Amino acid sequence: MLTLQVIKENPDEVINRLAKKHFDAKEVIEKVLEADKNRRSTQLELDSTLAELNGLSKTIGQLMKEGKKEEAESARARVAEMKEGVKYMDAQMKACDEELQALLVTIPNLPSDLVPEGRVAEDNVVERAGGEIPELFEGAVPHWDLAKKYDLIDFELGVKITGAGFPVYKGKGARLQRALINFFLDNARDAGYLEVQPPYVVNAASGYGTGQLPDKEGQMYHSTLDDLYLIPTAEVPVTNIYRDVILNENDLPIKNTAYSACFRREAGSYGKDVRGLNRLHQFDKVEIVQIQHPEKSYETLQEMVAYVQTLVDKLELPWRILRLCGGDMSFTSALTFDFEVYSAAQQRWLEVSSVSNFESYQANRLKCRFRSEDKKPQLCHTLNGSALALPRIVAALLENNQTPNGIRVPKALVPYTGFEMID
RNA sequence: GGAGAGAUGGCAGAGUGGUCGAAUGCGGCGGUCUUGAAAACCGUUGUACUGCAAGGUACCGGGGGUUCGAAUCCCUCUCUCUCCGCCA
Repeated sequence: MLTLQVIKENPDEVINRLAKKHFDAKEVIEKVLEADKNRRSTQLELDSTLAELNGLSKTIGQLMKEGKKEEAESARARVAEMKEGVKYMDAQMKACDEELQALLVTIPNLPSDLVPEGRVAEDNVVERAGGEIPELFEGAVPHWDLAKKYDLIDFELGVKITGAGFPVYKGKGARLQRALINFFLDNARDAGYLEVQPPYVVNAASGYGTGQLPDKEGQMYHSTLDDLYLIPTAEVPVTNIYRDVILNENDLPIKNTAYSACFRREAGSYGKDVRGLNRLHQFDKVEIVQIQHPEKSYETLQEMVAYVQTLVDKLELPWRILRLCGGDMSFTSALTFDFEVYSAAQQRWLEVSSVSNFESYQANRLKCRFRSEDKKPQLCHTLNGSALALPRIVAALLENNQTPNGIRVPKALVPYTGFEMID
């Protein structure tokens, strides 16, 4: 969430910048400023009352020691009176804090100046593109047909065991998954990321820390008995490693990578756009996360985008990078680049990665700070990206590399799969 | 699942009702000494809110209570450890 400081220092600028996200912040900002004013005046009153109370308590102790019982008794009576007020102010203070918090979490992150104007996906700007869109032979088919033909992925079996969106990978299909995961992790490690293996289930505090809670509760699977959530991305547990942490300035940047299964409820989506591997409730992804000094975070964002580009290049996939417009970017992001690969048989671009700079928006919730030279802790910037999400990569790989005699595995992946063809 | 013990500052660890934001040691930072380093010695070393400032307030796992006053007493929750059981 945004810091109070930013809102207080320049409320009009906040309102103007949020307009790019098509978010009308005028009313909520007013409420925030009002709530903050209330909180401060309440605290002022409460603190001075408590100070007096503390002083009186000390006096009473002193009087008792000196045997001045009567004076002690009258002081005691005064304290008893004051405590009523304290109780009331305490409750008021709590209410103020809660109100302020509730308001702040409804305000999205400020979009960076680099974010293009726009309302919908079509307004996103193509940053650059690479690779070659293959010409498929007559009779080429979408990946769901290929999956069946070569017995790689069984969607119906998943329905039987769990439900729609939980496919069963088999044989070379399963091995391809494992190969891609290792390929992505090895590349990330070579790029300087520390590999971590986080829990796939998190508590509410972690969900809150990265912003899934409270508003996006419905997107996560929730184990009500234990009040735990299945992670929608490894970003959640990995970023929460740094919750309530004060880092040393020279520890930055922190670079972590993690593979995890990801679970998303994604209720209410149907049709051909979600067919096959296009949208699943459970899928595999390797995530990269960086925690960086505020002055260097945009440099780092470029570095991360460049890194993801090397992955799609190595996989010989046709790709393009989109700079998301204000209307299409996420609530928490300041600047996002999406990667898409071209799925030749579906004849459409598929999103396979989203790389974002959250600036201090996440860090503020997480209380992830670093200590600068003058010893004053300040908020870090956090960034993350998929590197990469498997299902749509697999869809593109299968479709783009199909031949009448089988599906070719890209060279870079062969050491990981142990086979060159799926046939 | 059963029984017991515990949770204090970056770490270790004292503190069982007031003078405790908290001894001491280690670590960190600054300095003296040294050609340099080590050792020794001296000083310093939590976070947040609030205030122009001086300062004030809160925090000893979380929440609640007793008391004029709680790290300290009581209740409750969470977590950790030990033993037993079960188990990949």
